[in-house]
Amino acid sequence: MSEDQRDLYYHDPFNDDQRNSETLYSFFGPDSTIRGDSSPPIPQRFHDYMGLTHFFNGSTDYNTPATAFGYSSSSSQVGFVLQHDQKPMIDPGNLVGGAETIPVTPNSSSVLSSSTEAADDEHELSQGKKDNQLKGVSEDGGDSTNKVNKQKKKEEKKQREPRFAFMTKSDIDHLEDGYRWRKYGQKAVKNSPYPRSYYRCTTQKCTVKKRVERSYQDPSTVITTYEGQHNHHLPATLRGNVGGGMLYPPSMMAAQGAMMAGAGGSSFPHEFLAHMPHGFYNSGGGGGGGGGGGSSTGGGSIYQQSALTPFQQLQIPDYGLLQDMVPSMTFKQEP
DNA sequence: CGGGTTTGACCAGCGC
DNA sequence: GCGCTGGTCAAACCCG
Repeated sequence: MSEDQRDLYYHDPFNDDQRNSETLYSFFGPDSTIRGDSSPPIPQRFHDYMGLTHFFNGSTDYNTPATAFGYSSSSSQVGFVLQHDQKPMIDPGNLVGGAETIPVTPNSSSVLSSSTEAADDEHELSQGKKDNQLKGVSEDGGDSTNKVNKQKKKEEKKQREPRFAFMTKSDIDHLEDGYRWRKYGQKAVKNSPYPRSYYRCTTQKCTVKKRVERSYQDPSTVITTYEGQHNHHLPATLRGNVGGGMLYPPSMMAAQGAMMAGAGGSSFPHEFLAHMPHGFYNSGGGGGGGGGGGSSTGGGSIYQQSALTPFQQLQIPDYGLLQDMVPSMTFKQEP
């Protein structure tokens, strides 16, 4: 990898707020090699992407990235995973400009793994935090226990939830993805005029969170970062579409089913798919979504659909690691 | 009235 | 130790 490319990795599109790293996934076509340039829009990529659906559908064991990524469809190749402490980066300048939706994710080793466990950890963690907060106010707990808690927390902190980030060209901030979210916070983002919103899955016992912010470099780009994995199916009742399967074609619903069938289930593929520009899976959405009519977030109907290029810029920071995690894949490294 | 949003306050982690 | 920043809480508010 060239030095320049490496640099790209360390440019944080999330305003340097990722204290723990995020893994970057990308998926590309059969003849794709890892590329450092931004390729022109290729319609074929849409099919590549559908290949991705099969990719996810093809494996029922989503507990390890290696297995999950081990499935190699004939029409798609898998991108890469970054290591825990690596800063997974995409160059906003390149990416944002061309790509419509780019998946980015963190926390390599636990990606697609034991969702419920991770969720529980997170739950515990926040619970502990909450408890501490309460203690601080109401009760003066023992010092020793506090220390122990701190240490425990530190350890827990290290293995955080897997995160998946997407950059999506959209006019609306909160994209409909099939799940129900409750906003629990909003913060001004450093160096950005756009605030970051914090959402939490409203499903009981589901601790999945997501952050939504707008790229300050390209205001038309929304960066959505998911943290954790859903431990439940799509909500049955969702404003307008999703639950009934309108948002996803049968194949995708099948994929979702297969994923959920796995122990613990993994939401990543769903999230991922759900964030694809609607042209991917919601053909003729205009008519279908008619019933919902200008509902709240609009289900993302304002997506730009012209010249969609889901994945344009792919950069691999560590091919060795990649190869380790995706043994069945062949990765080409640019000189 | 239930569920979602807004918003100010608080806490923890990190860098200096 | 201090200040900054991200993340979360929770009361108040809004809306269907």
